[in-house]
Amino acid sequence: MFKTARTSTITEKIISQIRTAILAGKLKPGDILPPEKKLVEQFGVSKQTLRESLRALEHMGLIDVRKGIGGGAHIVEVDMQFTKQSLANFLYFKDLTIENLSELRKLIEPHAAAQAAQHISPEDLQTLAHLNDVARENLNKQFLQEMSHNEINFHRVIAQTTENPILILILDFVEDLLEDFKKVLKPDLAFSKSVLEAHDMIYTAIYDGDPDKASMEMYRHVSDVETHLALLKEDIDLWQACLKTGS
Amino acid sequence: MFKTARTSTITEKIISQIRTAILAGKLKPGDILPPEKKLVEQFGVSKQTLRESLRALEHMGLIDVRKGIGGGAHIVEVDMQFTKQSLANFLYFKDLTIENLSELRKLIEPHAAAQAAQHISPEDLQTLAHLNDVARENLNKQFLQEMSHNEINFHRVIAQTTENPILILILDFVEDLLEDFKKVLKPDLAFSKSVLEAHDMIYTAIYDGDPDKASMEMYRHVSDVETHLALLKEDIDLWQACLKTGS
DNA sequence: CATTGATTATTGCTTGGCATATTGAGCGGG
DNA sequence: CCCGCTCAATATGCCAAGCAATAATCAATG
Repeated sequence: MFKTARTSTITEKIISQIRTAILAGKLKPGDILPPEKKLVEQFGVSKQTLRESLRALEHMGLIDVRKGIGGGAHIVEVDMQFTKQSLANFLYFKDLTIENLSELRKLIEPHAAAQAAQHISPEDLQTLAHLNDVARENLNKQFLQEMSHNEINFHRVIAQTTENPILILILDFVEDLLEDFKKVLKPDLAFSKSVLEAHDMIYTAIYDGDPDKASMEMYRHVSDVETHLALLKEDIDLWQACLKTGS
Repeated sequence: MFKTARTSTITEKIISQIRTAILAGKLKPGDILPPEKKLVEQFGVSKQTLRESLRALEHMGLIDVRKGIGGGAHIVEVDMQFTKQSLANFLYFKDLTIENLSELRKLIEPHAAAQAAQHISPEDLQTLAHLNDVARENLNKQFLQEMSHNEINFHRVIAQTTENPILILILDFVEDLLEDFKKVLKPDLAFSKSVLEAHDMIYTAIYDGDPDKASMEMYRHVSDVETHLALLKEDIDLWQACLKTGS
């Protein structure tokens, strides 16, 4: 029962060393690694090998390599974008359906709405109100494209109120998928109108500090969206829409 | 409101081209890219530039570069391991707590258990029974280390029954974190015993095809684990345990 | 038939060097 | 004093050519 002997290349060793140093706290965001020249000496490897390692770490989001006089490999906090792209890469091969997405939303979003009803900050509450106001204007002007982005942000703000990083990440990613999905399905004006009404109901419940009502309205809203999108097109390849996510 | 002008390097362009080709379906798992030499010609770049690109794609999990005569860059389905590592990298900077983890578990795991009660296959049901039998033996022999891994797998099998890729991924990752967490906290024998009892209750509910009971028992179980682990150590740095996750 | 050894295709790694971008300092003019 | 311009220093981006290590194939041999 041996582990699959990882191809123990020099490149991998360097990647592993630096990643471990970061995750062990020896390297913190803001720190800068020595320039290529020095690193080549320290590791005792060639420039190409070192650069391959840095490039890999860069695409993991762990470092940010800049040119010029203040440049070099800067340790940075991993941006959510990298993780979302990784999720997209993985799920691309899995034939994700709108039902899969909605199943997850129905589990998490109502809870997030309930949390918002209890803990939302005045600023976030105002943001929600503003989003709905803008949505109302866009609806009158029939700016359907802007509508979609606006609708997604409403959910994003609510997710933030949970202050749970992993939950926020998941919802953010799910909303991304949903937005791309809408770009393909192009829901009509009636749909946007019903979404706005639902968002108003949810907002009111949050404003009133009524978690049960917020949760219930959110669940109904997510279910409605699922039904509507599924009707619009049942068997579309969800991923045709998501190509641009990471590019 | 312009996007941060991406550093448009040749390396990035090659990465983007290949990734897009994969996500557009032009390159499928099993396909093999031409050897370095040919690719260098086709793209009209140097070997170093090309290799940096391939290395990045490799660490995204999109290709698998092998040496030797049948070697080259093989297109592969992204392994879950890569995505979980990316999640780990991201969350490392977020001070994730046991409560954060449990909040998510309490939302998803009861639902998964209910699904299992309704749709589980005979094979998976047998696997669950077997896991609990093994757990009973390990408990008698006081093999606490094995216990932990066993307990985690019980949840993994239940997650599989949802047949929802995104849900499976999330639960798999959460269980990973939990397992690493347990390695540090080293729960005692009494804890393992209570876990086994809970798992037996859940198994029975699934066996009986009672989704409500399965859901309820799972919720209680997850809550109990949260309480116990939180008591064991409230303020441990969760991430000290998770360094090995990706190395 | 199994096992060993040669062959060959392909990546892994090294050395060396030129091109290009970014920052910051110095300088001149308003 | 402040603003903008130029220029040099620094660091990565990219290129070229070749040797080393590895893995699959096939032939020879016990």
